[in-house]
Amino acid sequence: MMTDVNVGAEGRLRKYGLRPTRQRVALAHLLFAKGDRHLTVEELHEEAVAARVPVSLATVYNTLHQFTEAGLIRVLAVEGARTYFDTNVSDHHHFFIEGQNEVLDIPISNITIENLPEPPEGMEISYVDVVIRLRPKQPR
Amino acid sequence: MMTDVNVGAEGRLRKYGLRPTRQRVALAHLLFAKGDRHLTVEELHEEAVAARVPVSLATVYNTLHQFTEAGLIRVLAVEGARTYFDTNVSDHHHFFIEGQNEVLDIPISNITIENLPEPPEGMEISYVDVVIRLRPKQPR
DNA sequence: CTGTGTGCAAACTCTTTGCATAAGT
DNA sequence: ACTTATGCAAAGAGTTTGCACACAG
Repeated sequence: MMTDVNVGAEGRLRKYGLRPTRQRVALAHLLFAKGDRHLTVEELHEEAVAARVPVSLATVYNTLHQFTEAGLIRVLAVEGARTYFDTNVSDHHHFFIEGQNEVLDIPISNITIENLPEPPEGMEISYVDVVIRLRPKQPR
Repeated sequence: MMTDVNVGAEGRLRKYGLRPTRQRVALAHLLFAKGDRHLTVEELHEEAVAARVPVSLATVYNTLHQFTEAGLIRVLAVEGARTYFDTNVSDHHHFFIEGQNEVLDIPISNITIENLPEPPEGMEISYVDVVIRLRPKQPR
């Protein structure tokens, strides 16, 4: 299944000194073929297994961290034990459903943030994460 | 050491059905006597021990969760294994220093967010977390 | 071939839980 | 006295690591 997506992924991997192994290419394919997504390590692992790409959990961890360092994906800042990875590296934001640990993309992302503060000396802004926390409507 | 801070804390605790035990009162005091802070469970535990308030880690966990449910403090949404608690419940935002897992309050919080999206059906906005992620100035 | 990546299992960190003891009202 | 909280230690979840084997170049 040598789609152009895979070819693109291979090139991208090479550019960052990551050998395009079966696992890495397959994971890149799963990550980027379906548009923007946010997943936990376990979710991606399950998808990989379902797609008949046997890969170990440890490798999924390794790979996602390598992709993050390469700038292919981002880590999502949501509370809770699990780490979410986001395939959308551009500026966009999220809903977080309290109590369910669920993350949703904000559909029409026309949020504007004004009056961003100056970063402290010697620091620069990497990116800005906006998390809109949601709860069920009836207040207790 | 019956300061008015403790008295205030006691009343507040009672209001939420939390018995003002030595530990809870002491932790509340540590949390709120010094203005706005963000701490991990371990940090608070160490402070308590240093302040000669022997309290177990488990109780610090329990207490911080109870305080969170009571609305006295908030959970901070930053990536990473550790959970940060924030004693400032009002709208304000944070710097997060990548690689160091350090959280800083944004001093002059005049950030304005516009065009907030509608929450999904049946949900309401609990609060909005803005995390400005920082990295050292020299890009790799 | 040579070096890097992978898989497995064990180790680690942070957090939660169960149950006997202690403290609050 | 009666009820709820605490402390300890053990269990749990998510993540990382070390080392032998496998694969890519």
